[in-house]
Order: sequence, then C-alpha cells, then structure tokens
Amino acid sequence: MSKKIKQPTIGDVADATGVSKATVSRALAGYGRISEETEKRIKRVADELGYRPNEVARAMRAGKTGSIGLVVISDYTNAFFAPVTKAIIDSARALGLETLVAHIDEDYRNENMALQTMVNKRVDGLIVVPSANRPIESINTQVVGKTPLILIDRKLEGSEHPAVVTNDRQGAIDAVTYAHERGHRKMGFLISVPGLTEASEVQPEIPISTVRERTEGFLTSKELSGVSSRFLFLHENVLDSEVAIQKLLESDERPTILFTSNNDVLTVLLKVMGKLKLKVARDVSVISFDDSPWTESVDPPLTVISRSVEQIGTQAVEALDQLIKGSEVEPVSVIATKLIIRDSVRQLTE
Amino acid sequence: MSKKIKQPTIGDVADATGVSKATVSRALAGYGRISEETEKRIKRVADELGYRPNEVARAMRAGKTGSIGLVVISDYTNAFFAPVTKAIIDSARALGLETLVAHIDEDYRNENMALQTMVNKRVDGLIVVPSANRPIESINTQVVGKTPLILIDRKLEGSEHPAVVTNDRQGAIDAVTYAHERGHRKMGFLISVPGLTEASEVQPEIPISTVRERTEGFLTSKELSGVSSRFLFLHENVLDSEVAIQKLLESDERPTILFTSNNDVLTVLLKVMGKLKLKVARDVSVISFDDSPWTESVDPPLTVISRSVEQIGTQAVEALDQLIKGSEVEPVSVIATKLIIRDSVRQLTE
DNA sequence: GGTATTTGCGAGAACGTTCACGCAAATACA
DNA sequence: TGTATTTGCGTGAACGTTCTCGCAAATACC
Repeated sequence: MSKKIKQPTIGDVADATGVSKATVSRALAGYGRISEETEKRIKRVADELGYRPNEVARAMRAGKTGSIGLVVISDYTNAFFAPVTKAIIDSARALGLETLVAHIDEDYRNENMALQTMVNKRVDGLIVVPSANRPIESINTQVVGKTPLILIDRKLEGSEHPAVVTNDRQGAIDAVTYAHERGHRKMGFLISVPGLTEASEVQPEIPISTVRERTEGFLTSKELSGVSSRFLFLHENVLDSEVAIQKLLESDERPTILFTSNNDVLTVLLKVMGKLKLKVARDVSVISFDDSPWTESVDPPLTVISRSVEQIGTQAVEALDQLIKGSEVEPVSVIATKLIIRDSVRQLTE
Repeated sequence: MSKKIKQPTIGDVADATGVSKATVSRALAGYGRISEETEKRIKRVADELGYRPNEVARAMRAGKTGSIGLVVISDYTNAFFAPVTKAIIDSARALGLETLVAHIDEDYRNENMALQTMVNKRVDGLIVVPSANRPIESINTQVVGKTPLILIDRKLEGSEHPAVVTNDRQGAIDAVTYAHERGHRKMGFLISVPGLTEASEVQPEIPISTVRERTEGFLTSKELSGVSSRFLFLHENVLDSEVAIQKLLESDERPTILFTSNNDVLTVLLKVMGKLKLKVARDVSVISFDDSPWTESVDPPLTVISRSVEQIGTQAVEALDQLIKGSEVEPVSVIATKLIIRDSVRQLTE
C-alpha cells in the first residue's frame, strides 16, 4: 500500500506563511479586506506548495457542487444522443458546471439507480432522457426529491419537470408532404419502438413521446390525396427487423418511398436494400429522421429530417441553470425540425 | 428566491429517533455494534424522512470521491471516441465509480483547464486522451499532481503514465498486405493530421502517436513488390481536403485503392467519389480505419480496420482502478486491431 | 456473587473550506 | 489631542459524515 501523499490544504499554506486560515482564504478567493503585500506573499507560497483548492470541501460548505448529472440513453450508434451529450457537456462547462454522465439502457431501474447516486452526490441539477419502459409515467420524485431536473427529447405526460423537445410531429409531416409533392403515393414507415417483442404492422402502445409524435405525423399521410400507407413497427432485434423489412421490400405492394424513425433503422434498411440489390432513389426512395455526417457522404446523399442537437443541449442547460437559480422555466420548449433535402427521394413522373 | 429546502441529514434522523448521530451512521452503514431493533427503527425513520446519504460529506471525510474524470477529444463524428466514452462510463459504473466528462478540442490549454478542475474536484483518477498540439510531450504534472492517470489511444513519449493503445501499425500493415493480395499495386493513403494548415504530399511532423503508427504501417507498402504509394496528409478543413482528394482522384496516376486514417476522412472521400460518379470497389477500392455501424450498411459494405473500443474502455478503467488501489500497472497495454473484410476492395485480375 | 468480557450507544474530533464576528492597530476627522 | 472610522487579520463555528474512544449496562465465566 503506497503512502497517500496529502495534497496541501489551506492550513498548510497558512502555517507556511505565518497567517491564519481565514487570511489565506481571503487572499486566494479575493474577497474581504486584505493588504496587498500579504495577498501576494500568500499566493506565492500557495503556488510553491502546489496548493489546489479542494472543491469537495467547498461544495460541502457552500451546499452546491458545481456539477450536474446527465442521465441518457447509451446507444452510441444513435445519431442523436452522442452529439447531444457533447452539446450539453460543453454548454454546462461554459457556465462553470461539470457534467457527471450515466448511461441507461431503456431500463427505468437503471435510471432510478443512476438518479439515486447522482442525487447522493448532490449534483446541482439533472438532465434526463426518461427511459421507455417505466411503469409509472414520471420520474421517481422519491429519489429525485427537490433536485432541479430538465427532461430532454421525450415528454412525460404527468410530469412537473420542464422538457426540451423537438417538433417531431411537424418534421414527419414535412417529410411526408415533400414525398407527396415528388409524386410518391405508396409510402412505407419503419418505426423503431423500444420494448416491442416482435415486428408488427399494427400500431402498438408506444412508450416514447418522440416516437409517438413521429408516428402521428406519418399518419397524416393518409389524409393526402391518393396515398396508401403501410406501417412497420420494429424492435431492437436487428435480425428480426431485417426479415420484416425484406418481406416488405419483396411484397407486390412495395412502397415507392420508405421513412425511417431513426438512423438505426435506416442502417438496417440500407443493409437489406444492399442485399436485394435495390438502390436508394432509383428503386426505393428514403427519408430518415436524424442527420449524421455519413448520411451526406453515401451514394446518393440522403434526405433527412434533422434536429438541432446543439440547440437542444444549449437550451436544456440554460433551462437547468435557471431552475438551479430558482427562476421559472417554461414547461415545454419545442425546437423546430428541418427537412434537409438531398438526393434520396426520386421525382416520380405522373 | 425560493427557500432552499434542506435535505435531511444524519442528525435529523438521529433527533427523530432519539439516538446519537454515531448510532444512525452505524445503522445505515451497517458496521460496528448495534442492536437489531434500533437498526430497524433507524432505517424506518430514515426512510420516512427521505434521508439520502450526502456523498460530498462522505468524500470529504474519506478522502476519496468515488468519481473519475474522463478528458477526451470531443469530436462526436469520430467513430472512436463516442463508443469508447460509453465503454469507460459503463465499466467505471460497474466498479462503483461515476464519471465526470470533459471535452477538449485538440487544444492542450483546454486539456489543462479540464484536468485542473477535475483535480480540484478531487476525482480518484483520470483517463485522458492527450491533445495533439501540446508544446511539451507530457501531461502537466504540475496540475495533475499525484492523481492516478491512464492515457488512452495515444502514447506520450516521455510520460510516466500508463497507456492503453491499439496496435495501429499492425492494423495498417494487415490492410496493405490484404490489398496487395487482391492485386492492388497503386495505393493511396489519406491521413488526417490535426494541426496541419494545408493538405500536403510530403510527410509532416505528426503529433499523435496513433496517426504516426498508421503512417508507419502504410509506409511498409513500399517494401511490397511492385507497389507505388502516394500519401496525402490532410487537416481538419473539409473543403480543402475535398479539393486535394478530388485532385488525386482525377490524376492520371489514380490509385486503385485508397486507405483512410479515420472515418472523418472516409466520409469526405466518399462524398468526393459521389460527386465524381466514382463507385467504391468498381472504380476505387477503399479501406478505412475504425468501424461504425453505417460502414456495413452502405453499398458496398466497407472493409475496415477495427479497434475494439469496448476493450480499450474496459482495460483503461481496470488499469485505473489498479492504480487507485496502489497496485502496479504495466506501462503500455496494446490491444490488437482486426481487419474486417467486406466488399470495398476489388479483386484485380493479373 | 464477584470479576472479566461483551454489547450498545454517546461524545467529540476530524476532513478542508468559508464566513460572521471581534479586536487591535492604523488612519481619519474635529 | 481625543474620538470615530477604517484596515488587517485572527477566532471559531458550521457544512454532514465517519470513526476512535470511552463508559455504562448487560452478559459471561469461575
């Protein structure tokens, strides 16, 4: 066992300078009354000793830690959560807040445990993507207590916590409308639903508000003239999804355009299309939710419904900061989606 | 200003139960001697009051926080750092450690600041991807002090900190050898070098060990019979890179195969190829470092040099845990790369 | 029944800060 | 010169834990 070399404390600096701890504190923090020369002397000594303020002690004394907790879906293949995590960490840092990150896997028990430890660590606030399979429709107030909390990406119906979400319903409508303008009448929708046990054509209970909104938006396609819509609800199992998608692509009623509810389904779709020698746009048009750098690079570049992840992150952190400071925050901030038109939707002749 | 509602403390529980703080502490932590009935009573009261142990106070008392710091390149488009971040956070959590994340942008000043705040927060250990443009070839020991630290992805020459890296040199050699076996003789290498100011064909100073190793591995191509190699060193500016790559693709001496040093360059290459109506494999073969889910889905699926990010994360956390416990750790752990053969390298007839 | 041990619990210090006071010396004002 | 104010700094409590002692009561042993 190696002997722990203690970091120098304010007391050590005080002893080395021959003043009291209070004076050292004043000198280093720069408040109160102190003579210029002693301040300089103390700072010099502190530097020589390699003194680093102990934020743990400060946090205890101040009653706040300067840290926030981010509890987020872990799926890093997801085009959304990685960049939004980055945006949050960076915006928080700009406000002087460090970020503690925990991953959950669509499991509310993980979520509860993660929240618990973060609350125990006395984070000043929390940003949470609520997991899908919760039995009750809200964050466990028992564990969160009075800690300020912002939801992102997903709304929770009965929740008193402010949420920052995107207007996915409108995004879906925009995409559908665009496809209709390009002459598409046979539309197919591939929707990933966490918690589903097998692929299904009938709409299941959708536990996630975001996915629900997208589905609602897609459903408006039925109101457009001459459109026939087919829905395919998929779950996490990639193999099973591949089979279901292949079946759809090989059916007589093959849609001329397919919409995917996220990049994960998109990659599965592209894989199946590759296997069937089907080319995007030429054989089947494609529009996906969420933009990733690679969607622009493939051949042909893909038309996507983009959500400004930076904006979500920034807004969430700002709202949380307000909450921490005790201000009011509007219950739901909605951020616009944007249809980024590239070349994956073929113009169908009349 | 809203009145702060204090969380109940051990003292509150003690008062409510009519025992001393020490007894409550014993009851909840489950050490020392205590009668079964008082323990139960205390636990019940603690539960009723909604008592949550204050980890800040615990950390202060214990001298350790149960948190580690992760200082990492932020580029989320990068196929490597997002999953490795996830792997680290999850492995750490399995060991009871929470992870504080900070992003740096290849800037050692950000790195220093991030390290500073984390040390001040008294993290038990640090996992660091050293930034590229450092003036001195090591982590600032001044700021890190005695905090256990593991480097990942990149080695630092004069550093006393253990590192977990991948065998990128061998990965590059494997890829080149494979291409040679498939009949390729004109090879091109697209290498991204942070800090470079313009695209260059002559090899610049490469500040990152990983990129250096890849370059060395690629250079062995010159020793293979009949091979001519062209190198293109690129920097972050995408537009400039596009121009340089386009020039290479339009030259008379167009390579039959192109290797890219990471997924970022790969996306740029694919974009340019798309613009020039060049198809992967048919017109130009492609092998890239790093695997992402999408590389398997595109048409054709891409052959890549994969690095096991989970392994890097797990090993780094394990090594850090050893270091925290005072054990010795081997200075450099090397993790193997793996060539994942898909369909982006055409078989050239003799 | 007397001594030795065990059991159950309380008192209080310590971790490293910050900050409200208090007090002496220095300066200001009349 | 005498009183009011300012300046510079020290004392000590507090934040919420844990943990070492110590002590009285309960139990054990002969």
